[in-house]
Amino acid sequence: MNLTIAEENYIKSIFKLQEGTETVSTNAIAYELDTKPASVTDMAKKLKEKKLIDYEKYHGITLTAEGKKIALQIIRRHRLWECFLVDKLSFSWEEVHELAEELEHVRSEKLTTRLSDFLGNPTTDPHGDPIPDAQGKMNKIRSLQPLDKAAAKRLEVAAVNDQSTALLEFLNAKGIRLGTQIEVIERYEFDNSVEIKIKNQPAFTISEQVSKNILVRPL
Amino acid sequence: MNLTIAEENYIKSIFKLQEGTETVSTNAIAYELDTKPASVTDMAKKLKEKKLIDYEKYHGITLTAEGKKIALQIIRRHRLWECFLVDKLSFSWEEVHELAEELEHVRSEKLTTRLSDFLGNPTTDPHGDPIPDAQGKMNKIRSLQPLDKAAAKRLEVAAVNDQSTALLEFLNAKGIRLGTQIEVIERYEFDNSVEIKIKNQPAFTISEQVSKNILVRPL
DNA sequence: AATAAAGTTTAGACAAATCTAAATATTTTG
DNA sequence: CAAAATATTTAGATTTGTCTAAACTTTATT
Ligand SMILES: [Mn+2]
Ligand SMILES: [Mn+2]
Ligand SMILES: [Mn+2]
Ligand SMILES: [Mn+2]
Repeated sequence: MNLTIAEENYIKSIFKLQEGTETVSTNAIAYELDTKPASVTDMAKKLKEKKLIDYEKYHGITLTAEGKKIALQIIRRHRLWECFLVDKLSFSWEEVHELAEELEHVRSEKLTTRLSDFLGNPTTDPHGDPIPDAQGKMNKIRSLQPLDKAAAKRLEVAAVNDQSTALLEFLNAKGIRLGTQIEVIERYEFDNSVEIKIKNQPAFTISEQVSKNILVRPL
Repeated sequence: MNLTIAEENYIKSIFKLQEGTETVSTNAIAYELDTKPASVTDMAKKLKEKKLIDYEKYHGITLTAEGKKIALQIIRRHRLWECFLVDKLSFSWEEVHELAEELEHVRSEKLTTRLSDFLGNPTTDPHGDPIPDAQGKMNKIRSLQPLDKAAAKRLEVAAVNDQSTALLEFLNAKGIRLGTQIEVIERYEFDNSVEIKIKNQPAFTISEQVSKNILVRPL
């Protein structure tokens, strides 16, 4: 299957949007890829032709089994490159998404395998997201909850929901990274903000916007 | 300067073909890039518009100073990735050119700098070619001669002229790699073949085709 | 110097990926 | 359920990169 970079980006977005929902809408894909709905419709026809998606006019899009397999390969490459950039080249977690967005399109199974070996076959990327293995098997990390919904008082940061530089830089500034242990001091119902404390630091409050994007596991 | 991958590939080819010669011909570029002369003419107009080449209809192409600068950046990225693949991921020298052909197009100065640091700022790639530094300065591999023209009897392999898998696999089979020390036993005028000997191995003969692509320095 | 050969450019076409504006279908709402 | 709102598709352009075939220019040959 010979795919263009554009086709790969569509496949990846559809996979991402498909989590949970039945079918994915034209508008949702357009928003995700920062393009126009008309362009999505055009691409939908091409991907249907290549049997990578199921698509009926006006009735949404889903990946076929083949489409999912390809999506997982792209995600694997993306996340392995992110690991490489952080672990080997000392990039910080907010810098790597954009670069991985390009590196992920170098399609070579041998390269992917060797890169993974070189990195010690990591199972999560610098944002806490799971890395599919060579067979496309990916651990669902569903013992994770967003911080704004977590019940326990003592928690550990396991992943972030949002890769935006803005959020990640905010977390850097607050000293929050993967593995950071958090104690919930207080939850304010009024605006759903949370007062938290990190070891050796004064307590501070974070907004709902932030806390819903921090995925935690109870300690 | 925002360049497409196609534009970068043209710039790089023109740079390569420009060595020595005055101007580069449409046909030469077409052959190098495995495309058609008409396509080269089309691209020449675009690159002239962007002031990366000097070009007058029917009178050949040369890179401008800006064009050369960009070419050297691409070559730097290409050769650094080749080093990475060989030194860190254990690829062999005949496998890396194709992959580097794609990786070279990820344009990030920070990535390039960090990759270079990670590799110990190498000055030559796995084929013996010099790597331009961050300022675009590249050591001319002076004092290197093709084996078919070298005068001395005792020589060291310093680079290869041809990146083709066919040649590199042939050299692998014969135990010839960068740094290999060669003793010239005999030169046969009839077909310009050379009988050579490598330490701990029986002597063997290589054709002119091969020997002109092995660059050596006298020991 | 005239002609042949080789090299280069133009004209016109096509595929991929995108867009805007208009048309059409689906969904929501009073 | 009909009208309004929202979502989606189509029609028609545009940009980039490519091609073939024909025209043109330069160069080599007799
Ligand atoms: Mn991408
Ligand atoms: Mn990630
Ligand atoms: Mn390339
Ligand atoms: Mn090389």
